[in-house]
Amino acid sequence: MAEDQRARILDASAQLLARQPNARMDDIAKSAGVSRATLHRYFPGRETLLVVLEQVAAEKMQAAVAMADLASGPAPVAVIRLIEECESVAPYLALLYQQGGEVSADGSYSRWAEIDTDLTTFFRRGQQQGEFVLTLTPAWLTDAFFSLVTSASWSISEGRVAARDFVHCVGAVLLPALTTERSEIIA
Amino acid sequence: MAEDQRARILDASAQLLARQPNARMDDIAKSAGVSRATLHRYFPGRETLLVVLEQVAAEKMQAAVAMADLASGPAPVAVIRLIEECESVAPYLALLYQQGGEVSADGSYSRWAEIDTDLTTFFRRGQQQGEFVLTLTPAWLTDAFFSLVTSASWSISEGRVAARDFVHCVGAVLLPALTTERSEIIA
Amino acid sequence: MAEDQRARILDASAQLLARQPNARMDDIAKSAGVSRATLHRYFPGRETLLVVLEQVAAEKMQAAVAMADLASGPAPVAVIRLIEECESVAPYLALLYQQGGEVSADGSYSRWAEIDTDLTTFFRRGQQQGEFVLTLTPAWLTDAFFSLVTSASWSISEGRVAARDFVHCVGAVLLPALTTERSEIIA
Amino acid sequence: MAEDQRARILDASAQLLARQPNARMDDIAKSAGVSRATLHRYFPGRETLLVVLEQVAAEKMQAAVAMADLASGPAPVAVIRLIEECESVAPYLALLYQQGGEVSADGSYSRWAEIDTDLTTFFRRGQQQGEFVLTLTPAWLTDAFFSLVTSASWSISEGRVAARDFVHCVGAVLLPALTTERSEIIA
DNA sequence: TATGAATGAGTCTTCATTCAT
DNA sequence: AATGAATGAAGACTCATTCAT
Repeated sequence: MAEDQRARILDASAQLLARQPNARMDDIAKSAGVSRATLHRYFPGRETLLVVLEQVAAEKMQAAVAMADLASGPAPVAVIRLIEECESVAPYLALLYQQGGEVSADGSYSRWAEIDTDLTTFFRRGQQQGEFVLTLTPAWLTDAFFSLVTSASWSISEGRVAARDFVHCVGAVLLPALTTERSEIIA
Repeated sequence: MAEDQRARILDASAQLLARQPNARMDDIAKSAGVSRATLHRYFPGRETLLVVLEQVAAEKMQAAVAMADLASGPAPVAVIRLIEECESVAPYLALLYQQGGEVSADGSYSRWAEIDTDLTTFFRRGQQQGEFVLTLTPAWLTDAFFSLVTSASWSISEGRVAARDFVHCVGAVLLPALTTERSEIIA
Repeated sequence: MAEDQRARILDASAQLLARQPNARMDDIAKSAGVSRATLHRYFPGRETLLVVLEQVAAEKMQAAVAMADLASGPAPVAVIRLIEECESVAPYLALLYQQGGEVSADGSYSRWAEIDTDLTTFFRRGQQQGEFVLTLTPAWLTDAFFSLVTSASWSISEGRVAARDFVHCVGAVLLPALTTERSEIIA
Repeated sequence: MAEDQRARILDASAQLLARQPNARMDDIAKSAGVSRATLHRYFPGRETLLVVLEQVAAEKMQAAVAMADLASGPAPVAVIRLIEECESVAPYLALLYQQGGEVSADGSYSRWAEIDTDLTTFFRRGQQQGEFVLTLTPAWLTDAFFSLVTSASWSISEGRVAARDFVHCVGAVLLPALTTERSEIIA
């Protein structure tokens, strides 16, 4: 089906571009198992492909945030839900990191701002409810979260980490950081 | 002086390329305050520039690891030393992440392997001495470390985090992760 | 057909480069009736084009020498055969003269050495059999031969000599020189 | 003396450019034993240098033709005089051949046309006086003359011919060609 | 739909030239 | 006068894109 084809191309593109930001259209087409012509029919122009990838990434991330239901229940548990939901989005996030934020569809900026706000708000809630430490800013926690998610995705694709350990790896780093005062450790 | 100029170009290049992996030679030159031709005089060809940047990154990182003296003293304290030493290297590491590992000078592979081994060995030591948790592999800890360091560097350059908080931000995430069982938290 | 195109480009390149050693890729492409990019598709890089041209020249010249069957029959008649065979090679030889011998494919040096040897040997045979004068060295006769052939080709392309007179022009200069003592003239 | 310096640069430039048409200004300066700055002071711009070289070549060639006094005495003897006079001009002629006639000072075209006319006229005179064969056009004889002169110069600089044999080599090829019917030979 | 040919546009690279020491 | 630094201008090269098969 055409939709499948489209999705397949998007996934393959994300995978490849996350690794090789400068990959040529030829290589992208090959990695998706289609011809250049087909690639061009689905996404007329490299620009278009990148924009669509970013939009898809934003949509997937928004969906993940929504699914995680960050406003409900204990914040530490919500973090785990968020990580779980982000697993399938991770390759797309990695791609964006690689592209250096140069791509930007029209409505995308606001979407990412919204996502950023959602996460920031969530971390702030955790702090206000006394579940998260106060020593780190919500902004940095958000950045660190994205960083660990994309890094885990990268480590998995490099074979340095088992695919099934994604949630564990991110969670086992992030949760202690969120809930444990560093002073407790040093002391 | 010529050496100064060279160093200035390298720094500017690292800064810019970390943000825009596809930055044109024009922009790189401009960011360093010289003309394209001058940039080419110092580093003949984009390839050369990237290779040199990678070599410099490897050298700086090796030096940082050496300075941190990872084999001595309590592992948690050594981690802090390592983070401190890495602060100035971070922009170069960020650059490498962006380039997707496509660059590689001749002797560099072994250098990075050595660095990787040093860090992996260090995290393993911490685990064996009971100072670090056993729930995460040394390989992932190494990746997570690099991830947080580069991310913090990026957040600072984006103005999302104060420059003086570099060590604190990375440490306050990494140390709890290294020393606290996640089960303790969930429970 | 692709092969035709390739040959057409080679011929046009030889023609043009023989006249304008520094011709730009633009002009070469234009003279072949294709775009720069297409020219680059067939011959990636100016270097490659020149190397291929030299190889083709060497092959053509070797074939011409072989066809002339220099070892058989009266030497003066063989010279005429050689000139006839060289007519189509002449533009390529002219090109090489212009490039100043800077181009050199890997196996080409030996090929040219072989051609040089063949001609030198031929002229020596003529001398030993008493058909050619002894007052000029085989080496110079070889050089003079190449010189006249390329010059005739040039004169024709400049419209100073009729194309059909190629063999006559070269032969009528070379044959008397080979067979007549200068002393006979002066005297 | 300044004039000496200038002449030395011109000679070295002619020598080098005859061999390497694309030689860089750096190399030209080095071959003349002066610095780039000095080269630029004497000849502001590559264009200028080439134009001057062409002018000098034309002047020298005109002088050679004048010295040979082509209108006087037996034509065959005049040819020898011409060759003798051309020996020192040969490197400059070789240079022009290499540059593909792209250079052209303002007054130069007429100068070369004049030279060409002088030689053509001379060969025609020889033919009309029955001293030269009628089977070759004056235009081709002129071209062949230049060809042999430059070729001999090249062979000498390559070490394939002894420097002292210049006149002999050119004369022993050209004179028989001018005075002997090819039909006499074949027959 | 896939493939090969062709090209325009944009980037990279080089070199002649000037300036300062 | 010579050398090293710097640059504008010009050319080489690559790649995304289109077309024809």
